[in-house]
Amino acid sequence: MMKTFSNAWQTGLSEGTAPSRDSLASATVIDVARRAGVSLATVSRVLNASAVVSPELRDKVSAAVQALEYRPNLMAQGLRKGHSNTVALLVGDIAQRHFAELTMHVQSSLEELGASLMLYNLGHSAARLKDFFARAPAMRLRGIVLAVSDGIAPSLAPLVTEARRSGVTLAAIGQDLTRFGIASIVHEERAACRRSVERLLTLGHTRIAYVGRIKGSAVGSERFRGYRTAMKAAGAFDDALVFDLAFRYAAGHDAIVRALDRGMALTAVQGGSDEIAAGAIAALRDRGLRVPEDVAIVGFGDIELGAYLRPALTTLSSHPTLAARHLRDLFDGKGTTRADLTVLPRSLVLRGSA
Amino acid sequence: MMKTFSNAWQTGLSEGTAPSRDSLASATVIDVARRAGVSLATVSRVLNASAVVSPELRDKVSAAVQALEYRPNLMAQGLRKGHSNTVALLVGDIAQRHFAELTMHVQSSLEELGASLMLYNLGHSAARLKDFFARAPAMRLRGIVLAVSDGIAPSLAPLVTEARRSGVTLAAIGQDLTRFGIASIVHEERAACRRSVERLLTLGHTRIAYVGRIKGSAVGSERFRGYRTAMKAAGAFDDALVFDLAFRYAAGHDAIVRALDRGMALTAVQGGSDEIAAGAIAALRDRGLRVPEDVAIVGFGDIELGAYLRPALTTLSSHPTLAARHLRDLFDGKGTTRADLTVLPRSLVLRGSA
DNA sequence: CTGAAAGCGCTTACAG
DNA sequence: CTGAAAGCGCTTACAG
Repeated sequence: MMKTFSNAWQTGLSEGTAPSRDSLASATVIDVARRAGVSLATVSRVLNASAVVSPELRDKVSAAVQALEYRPNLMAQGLRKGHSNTVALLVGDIAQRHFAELTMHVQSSLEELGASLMLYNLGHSAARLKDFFARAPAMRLRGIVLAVSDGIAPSLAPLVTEARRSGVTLAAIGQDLTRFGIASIVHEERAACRRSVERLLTLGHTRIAYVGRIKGSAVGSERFRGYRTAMKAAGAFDDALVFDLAFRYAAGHDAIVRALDRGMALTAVQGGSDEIAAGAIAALRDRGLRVPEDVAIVGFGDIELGAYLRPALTTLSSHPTLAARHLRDLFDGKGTTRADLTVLPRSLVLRGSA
Repeated sequence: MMKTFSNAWQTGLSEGTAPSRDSLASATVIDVARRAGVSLATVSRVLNASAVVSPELRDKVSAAVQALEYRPNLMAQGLRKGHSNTVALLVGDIAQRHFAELTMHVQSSLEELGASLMLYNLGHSAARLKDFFARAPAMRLRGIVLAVSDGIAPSLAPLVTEARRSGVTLAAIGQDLTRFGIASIVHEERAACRRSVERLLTLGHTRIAYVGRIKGSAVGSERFRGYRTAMKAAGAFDDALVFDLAFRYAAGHDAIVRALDRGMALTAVQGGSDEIAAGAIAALRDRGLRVPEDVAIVGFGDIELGAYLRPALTTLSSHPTLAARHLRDLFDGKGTTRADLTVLPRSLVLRGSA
């Protein structure tokens, strides 16, 4: 495990004394070459292991690198190579737990590749996506990862064209964008939601609300389709049972309040996210209804919170770690980066709420 | 408000036709100069408004920039200027809601400055901090923002030295690092926690547990000191009432379970975070205890979740938006960037749990 | 296996 | 007000 205790912080960089340095500026490849008594080309070669160098020279270079604490200038490298070493991650809304967790794993995956993560939070705003597209070309990014649940497809064509032209690797997480030639890593949405709703039907529920067909959310709509399929097959579909009012907690809360105010009969709720489900539980409790006795609730995504609600939340699992690992492989083995679709499974996590 | 609806995404970049382009490569300042019939220097001057240029030439350059869809290469600019335009944000743990929200606001603040956010998640790991320190010099960062609750102070000296040498702007959010000459933006921790506990004492509680003096957490310890001050003043301090077992939800849950297993008398809990408080509520409910009737609970930080717990969580407010704004000013007005301490207030948010 | 030289795309003294 | 030239720190053909 990681060292996470107080004392561990103290080890930091303190160990060892910094070599004395003549000038204030960082050492460059020229300084290294001079000190090692070789040419710039040789230094570059041993640094990048890009060609065979005799052991003697290699050792001299290594020694000089050490002595001078040489660090290659990433911007110079990038300028020369034609692209930087940073990958931009566009997230739909970092305030949603699911996106925060994904961000965490993507960052560490990228780090394994020696790449940096540039974070750009969309906050569900189309205008911000447009802004990013305008800024991106100047950065000469190595890649762009689209982790967005909104239906951004219509505005994607120019980005794809531009990316191809400039050699930026594009990837999507959470939404299938393979029809644009973008390799995509998604979770099972429709089938998972369908199975969950089928289970509720099997348990005898027919008045099952769906909360979370968020306007403009591609992923939310996808989940909704699974719900609809199951409900229609059971002859239980009713448009009045579908809610798409707002985001996150408020969506769940407001939908239930509205339903109850209308006197709507309701015995179960399939949420489009765990936050939505948590909001729904709060509203139910406010009205004196019990979960799951009066109304059963199922979430979507299995965020940490769910296990600590009471009743604990029944939900559908997700696998951000796996998604990030697939992403790494995608950036790693550049050869096999076809516009593949990777589908991660979701399974039902049974807890107390349904 | 932002456009957040389905249709808004369609406007994107689709409007207008892309200018025809001869070559596949992006236009450079040379292309612009050639097309405008001026020198590179002139192009650079109008682009950066760094010197007076005659109106005629300025217009010619602007026209060429438009026509060629010219975008300056940020890496070339950075190489020449000696530093990039990206600011690294080191967060303690992006999976904690508080950090995710902060990240969101810092990103947009930086964006206003035309800078990019490089995200580096520490996950409470000392080893990762060290890794970052090793990688950072190569990036020639414009700034580094430390948003870390752990007690990183001991390993900071080398970073500070290196930063001064290379001209990187350092800033801290959440932890007072001014003694290292680092401008810091913090929230009131000790006083806020003291006031909260004093209120519980006033309400008649004496057996008030503190959960969240997380090992190695500088901020957690700071909050704890406020608790201790209040408890000692009331003659109610008891070491057995202090818990620091784990992180996040589990910390609150496990602490209560352990306390109850020991048969400890307990009428109130001050949590070191809202997640901890939520975990505590779950544990209490598992044991058939009512909140707030049997045990009152106060959180810390006012994350969105708190308003949707039942009972809703009484907690102490925080102001990530303000913090991000202060940070922007700090990076903006480079002149006034002394190692100032900015303290943001926390107020009691009274809801149902205490 | 090694080195001298060109060049990635900018900005900024330096002359005029 | 404008331009020619040097240089930021690298990597990679090109010769040898």
